[in-house]
Amino acid sequence: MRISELSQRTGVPVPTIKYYLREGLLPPGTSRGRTQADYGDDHVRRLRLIRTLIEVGGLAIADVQAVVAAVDDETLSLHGAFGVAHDAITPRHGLGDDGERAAAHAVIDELVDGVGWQVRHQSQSREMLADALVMLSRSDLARSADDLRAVAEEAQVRARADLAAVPTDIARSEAVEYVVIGTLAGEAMANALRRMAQEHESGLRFEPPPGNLTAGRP
Amino acid sequence: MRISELSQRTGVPVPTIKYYLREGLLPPGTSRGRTQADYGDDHVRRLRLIRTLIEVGGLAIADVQAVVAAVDDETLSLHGAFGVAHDAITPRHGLGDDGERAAAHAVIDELVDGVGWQVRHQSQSREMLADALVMLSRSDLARSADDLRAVAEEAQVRARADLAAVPTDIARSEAVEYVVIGTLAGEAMANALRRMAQEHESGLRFEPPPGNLTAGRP
DNA sequence: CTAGTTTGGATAGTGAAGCTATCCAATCGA
DNA sequence: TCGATTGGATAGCTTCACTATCCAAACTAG
Repeated sequence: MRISELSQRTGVPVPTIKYYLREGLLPPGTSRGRTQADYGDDHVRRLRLIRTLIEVGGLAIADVQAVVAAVDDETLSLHGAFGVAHDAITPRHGLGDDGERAAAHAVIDELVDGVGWQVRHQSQSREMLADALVMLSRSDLARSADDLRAVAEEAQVRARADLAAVPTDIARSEAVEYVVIGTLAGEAMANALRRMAQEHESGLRFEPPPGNLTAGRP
Repeated sequence: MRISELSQRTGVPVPTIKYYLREGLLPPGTSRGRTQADYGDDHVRRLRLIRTLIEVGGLAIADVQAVVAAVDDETLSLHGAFGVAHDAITPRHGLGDDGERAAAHAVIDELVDGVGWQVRHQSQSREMLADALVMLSRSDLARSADDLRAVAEEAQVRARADLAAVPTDIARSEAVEYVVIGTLAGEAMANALRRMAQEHESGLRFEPPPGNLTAGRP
């Protein structure tokens, strides 16, 4: 298909598609003469990935580049590609001073050791967790080691299930997309449910219903 | 204290503090003559909240405004303020067409009904969840109702614990800050742990160790 | 009491990010 | 054949979150 059809099918404006081509997010179509190129379903798929990463994941163009590079790099193992992609979609803040971060990393090392995980020392998710711990301790909301461990074990159960859901009979690049989208959407889902649960619990705790028994009528 | 000291204590540049004052994120100090105003610990605290929301929560200035408005509005009940604040810190995407969203909302209604939650119909977290469900179904990653419910029940346990941790002997405004920061940091923590668990599990599943035990070598 | 600095407040300017718009010659389709 | 469309290149736009510059008032060091 040509660029206008690609645009119609994905809802992404033609100039934006051109922009993504320039930035290397989208591979060029197969050229048919100097004013014509042919795009396929791969491009539709890739465009969906890009829009998802940008709109839902809130990623910057540069980070999207890193993800698609990992998706496309056939020399990476599946595990290696997951790692690169995961690092790319992880927000980096670098909160706190050296002391605060060192303390956070000590807690993290102990936790990772305790649950027996194999997580690269330079994994960005360690930094992400460090950011969260710094923020919590600054606001006197520090979690206990037991608490942390409980959340970690919960996370492991879910992670195992998520990875088990990745089909084994698909192309490597598709599997990487699968994991990236699954991670972002899975987190959004879990976070949304948590907020909804908080709203419910906050109502119970701080705003007893005007009626009588358990819950009133709106 | 004067603005320069406020700047030093928080690490936020003076022009930026002035900008926040202009935007109404930070209340003006008590004026002492025309070229002098006095700032207090409240301002230090507020500034920390603002920076956290912006840097870690990734909120836009307008959304920070909504949060501080909820924090400051003494006419709101605690539950009401949580709701406003929660809505403000929730990303809005509006993914998918009417059909997709209606389907997602049907699933959500059934879920909320099933677990017996009281969640405002116009709560932004419903929209957030709808976004996640649309994204998942588009990528053939749709979760079963049982799955959703399991995650929801997990979320409820955590939400209850989070709210129980809110001290009851502090000012209302502090409690709102508590919940906002706790929500953002708690999510970041849970998400980071999940990514770490995924990295570990992915290693086990797709990249067996070069050693000897379970599986073969890559 | 002065001279220089600092302050609050107002206004204008900056830089990055993510698109959008315009041009152009080649070529496609009617 | 001839207007419309295309790929490709270049330039412009908009928003956002800050920064920088001014200015007169007032504080402070000597």
